[in-house]
Amino acid sequence: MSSGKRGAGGGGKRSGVMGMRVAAKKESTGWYEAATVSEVGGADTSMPAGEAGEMASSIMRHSHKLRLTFDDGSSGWYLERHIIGPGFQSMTSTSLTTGQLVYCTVGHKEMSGKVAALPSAGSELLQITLDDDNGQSISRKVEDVRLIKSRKSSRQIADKDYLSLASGKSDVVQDAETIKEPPATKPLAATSRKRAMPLDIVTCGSERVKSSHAFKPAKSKATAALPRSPKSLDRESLDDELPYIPMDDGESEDSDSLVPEDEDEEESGELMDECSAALVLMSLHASPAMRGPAADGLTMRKTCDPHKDAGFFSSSIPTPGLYGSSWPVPGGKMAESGRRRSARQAYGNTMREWRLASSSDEGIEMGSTSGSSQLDPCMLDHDYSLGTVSSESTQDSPMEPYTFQRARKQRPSNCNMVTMFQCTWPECYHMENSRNTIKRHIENVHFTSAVLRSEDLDFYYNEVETVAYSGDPCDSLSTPSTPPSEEKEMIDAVMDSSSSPATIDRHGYGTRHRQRSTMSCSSDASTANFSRSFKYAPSSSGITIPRSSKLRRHYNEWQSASAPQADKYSDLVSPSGSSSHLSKKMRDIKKCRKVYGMENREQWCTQCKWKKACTRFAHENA
DNA sequence: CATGCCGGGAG
DNA sequence: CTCCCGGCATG
Ligand SMILES: [Zn+2]
Repeated sequence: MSSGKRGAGGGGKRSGVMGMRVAAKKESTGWYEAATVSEVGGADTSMPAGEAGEMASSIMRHSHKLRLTFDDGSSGWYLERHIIGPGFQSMTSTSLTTGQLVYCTVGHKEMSGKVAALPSAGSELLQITLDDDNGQSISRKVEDVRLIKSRKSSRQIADKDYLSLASGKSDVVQDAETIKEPPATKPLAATSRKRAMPLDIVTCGSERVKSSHAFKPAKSKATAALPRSPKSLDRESLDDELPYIPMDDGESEDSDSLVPEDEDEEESGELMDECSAALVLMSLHASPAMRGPAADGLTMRKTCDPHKDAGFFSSSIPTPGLYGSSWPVPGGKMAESGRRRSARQAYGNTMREWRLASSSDEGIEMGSTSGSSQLDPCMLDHDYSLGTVSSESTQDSPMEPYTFQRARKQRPSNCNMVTMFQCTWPECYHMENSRNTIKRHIENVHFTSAVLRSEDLDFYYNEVETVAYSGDPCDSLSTPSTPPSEEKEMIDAVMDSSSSPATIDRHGYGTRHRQRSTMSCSSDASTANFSRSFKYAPSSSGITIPRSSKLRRHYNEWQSASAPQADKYSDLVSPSGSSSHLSKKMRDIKKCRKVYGMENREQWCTQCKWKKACTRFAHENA
């Protein structure tokens, strides 16, 4: 089955690249120019093209040629290895020359410019003279510039079934834990149905092995873990699927858990490089004044986002952790970690983009379009920052399968402020709509082993007031995930630095005062929110992500896996103390449902969604 | 109860 | 296949 999948996937890739927006060095001009893949050829090696690709080295097995049609109509054949773009080579593989037209994001806004100076021995930065009015010049890392204009990405997950789940749920802003598994209940039926042992237990010692059909477990396990996806197979597919991973998540041998786990502090701590540290520091300084910058960010977003289909609002400027800094932390230990956290958070913003573009999970439906799913962080990076826009037009531009179509933004008909809880764990911007769920998330995802008291958990999340846009009631529940980086910014913006855990009183739902960001008037806030909590039509899964359903799925998972985040609106829920009191052993077992919660069902692995054995954390629990 | 997920079944 | 879900087993 694997081969089949892979095979199919490969094929998909080939044809899947059609229409993709890429860039390649045009012979006639000697410059990289944006082009569209217009034809796919077979393997070949006699192709011209720039000398780029050297660096790409072994990462790729690009020996195929593709016909690229440049925007000016001309076209030519290029080896994949000479093509820059998502799924192809990254910016670092280019051989830029001065004068090259590039695009980069400056303050949330994409600007074009010409390369004024190439990275030299001294710095690896590229000097770019912006085409902008005052010919300002800036420096950027090669990987931070693009050769093609970015587009808005209207990636989003559709999430239909919340409707059914919410069954009649009316208002978003309404409250309550909302979702509840439908009904289905029934006394007992004397039929003793044997049940396979859960994967997780099977592996570790188990005392609950039922005698009857002791092999069943094996069988089910096989079905769940062995054949379909998993590791063995995906390991490799994964490897060649993520050629751009700039840094690996660590050594964990789990392919499934490319999920931003970062369970151990040490790990990620090391990941932080001086550069990001600097960023963090900067942000720390500005932190109190965060309002300013944040507000700017918002307004900017707003303005540079021309009414209808704003061009893009990408931000390559890593927005450092804005809120981590002002945390009143209890005790030295916390103080320390809090600090670290903020730093890492900032770092996370940067890395997140990369991760976003690289992680994938769920071995299961992988194998498919391997190549195509490689999103070049450099090219896309900020592009997918737009979950925000609704794109009911699943297909407007046949030419941009990959670059997501720009969707048109619509005025929300109603905005509502809702309180969300965001995980503050480094690099995790997971949002939950209830205190309980966020705690659960923290417990299950970040403190799997350690046993924390509920109050401890309070320090790992922030209350965020956000605007929920909802054209449709139930809809609000099904927020598609938003690009982490983007989302975080928004959140940061909306969230006032004033949220201090100190004011939190465990379980005191009402006690805590909601924070309303002072920096923006409701209009701003709502605008901001568009970008992060946009909704789509209920079941109109009209997304425009990947073309093949397979790829799309992969994309979704990959997306969610790369950042267990969710945007949900709804309100506080009832207590029901978090998942404490769970045989600890049980608590260690991670399952999508536990980790993401019912309200973020879209983030569950497919298996879980289908009510099948979870595969995402399968081996992790083992 | 809440979870996890097997077995079936529809599309 | 993919996607759903009834319903049973468990904690
Ligand atoms: Zn799962």
